[in-house]
Amino acid sequence: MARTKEFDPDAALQSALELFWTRGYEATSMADLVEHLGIARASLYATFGGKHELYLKALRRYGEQHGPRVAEELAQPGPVLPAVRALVHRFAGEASRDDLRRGCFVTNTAVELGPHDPPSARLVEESWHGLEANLTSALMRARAQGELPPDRDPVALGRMLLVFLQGLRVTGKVSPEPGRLRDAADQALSLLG
Amino acid sequence: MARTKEFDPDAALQSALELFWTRGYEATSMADLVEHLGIARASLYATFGGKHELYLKALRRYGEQHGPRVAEELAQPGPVLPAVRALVHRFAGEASRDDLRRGCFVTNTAVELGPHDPPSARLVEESWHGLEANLTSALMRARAQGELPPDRDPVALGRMLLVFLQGLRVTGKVSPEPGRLRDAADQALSLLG
DNA sequence: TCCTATCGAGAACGACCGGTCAAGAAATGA
DNA sequence: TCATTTCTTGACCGGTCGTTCTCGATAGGA
Repeated sequence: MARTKEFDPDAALQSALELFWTRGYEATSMADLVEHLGIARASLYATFGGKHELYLKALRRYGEQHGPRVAEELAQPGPVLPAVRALVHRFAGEASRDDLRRGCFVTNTAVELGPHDPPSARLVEESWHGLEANLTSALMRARAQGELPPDRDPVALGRMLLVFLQGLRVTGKVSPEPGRLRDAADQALSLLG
Repeated sequence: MARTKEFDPDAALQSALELFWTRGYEATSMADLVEHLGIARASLYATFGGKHELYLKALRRYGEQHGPRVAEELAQPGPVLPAVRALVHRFAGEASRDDLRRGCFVTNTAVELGPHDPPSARLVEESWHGLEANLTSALMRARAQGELPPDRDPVALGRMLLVFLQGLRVTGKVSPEPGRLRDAADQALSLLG
């Protein structure tokens, strides 16, 4: 056939993801990417398409890396509420320990590109729908197992947690004081009884 | 003395605010601003300084327009909790009725510029601190008036509402379905008893 | 060994970026 | 009426944007 690729496309995509995640879409130039990825400009275009396609691929990859982890954590057998609490506290902890202030790549995309870029918006909505569904089904299981009072609404609670988690990540980008985020998380979780 | 300005700097700043609010910082070019404001490029620079200064002035103005309104709503005499509920529902309603998907200008700034632009971050933090303080003092008043059970922590509740409101605005930028946001708001407010 | 496909490095593309400048127009005070 | 001052206007600056292309080098499959 021909010469084989000398660079690892997977590692390159991961590298692009980290740059977009840290700086955002508009503030990241192709020159930045070429330098950071360590591959030639032409190879970048040949492998991933243009800047916009590369961004979407990076965003999709981010979802594939972080979505399943949440699903796993919430689907563990046994008591459900501890897993939900751990998840929320993990988000709060990551938000306050995020030295680069990257926040959540999906949330960042929602804010910067969501309103004007339908493909991005679709990926964001997919990600949020998945997270909400995982939270809701976990809470339904919690109610069935008697962990959650029967008069609580798992759907509404799941939606509340989804929105709250976005807020945690956004607040952490400017104000990652652990006290503020922990207080907020504790209060939100007190809704679970 | 000399020739007077032919345009209204206040109206121009308002116009710039709306463009930055809708498109974000990086995606708004000076050419866009010149066209949208209807004034000459050089006048823009002479009156407001460069792009970054103009953005900060617009952000400061946004704070001056929206901060006091929240303070007023929460400081009205009489029962406090209805005002807090109305505020949260107003945020949820605005988020779902936001046709241009602009969200909150402060929140947008926190995500796009906060991590890399200290002056922006300072304004965002100021705005959030004010909102949190208003919420907290309202909740303290509610507790003193017997509206809120005495075992509730107004500081922590205020922080939770601050974070939650950020989440509402972010979620609305991509997914402004009224049901999701209303459910979330109702659940968050059920924390107030 | 030839052919083909990809590599790295970099030049070049037109378009646009944020920012500046010179010169004419207009309003004030004398 | 005239001088002075500040505004407006539009051309213009060097630099950077995303993208394409060329180039010789290099590594497979035939």
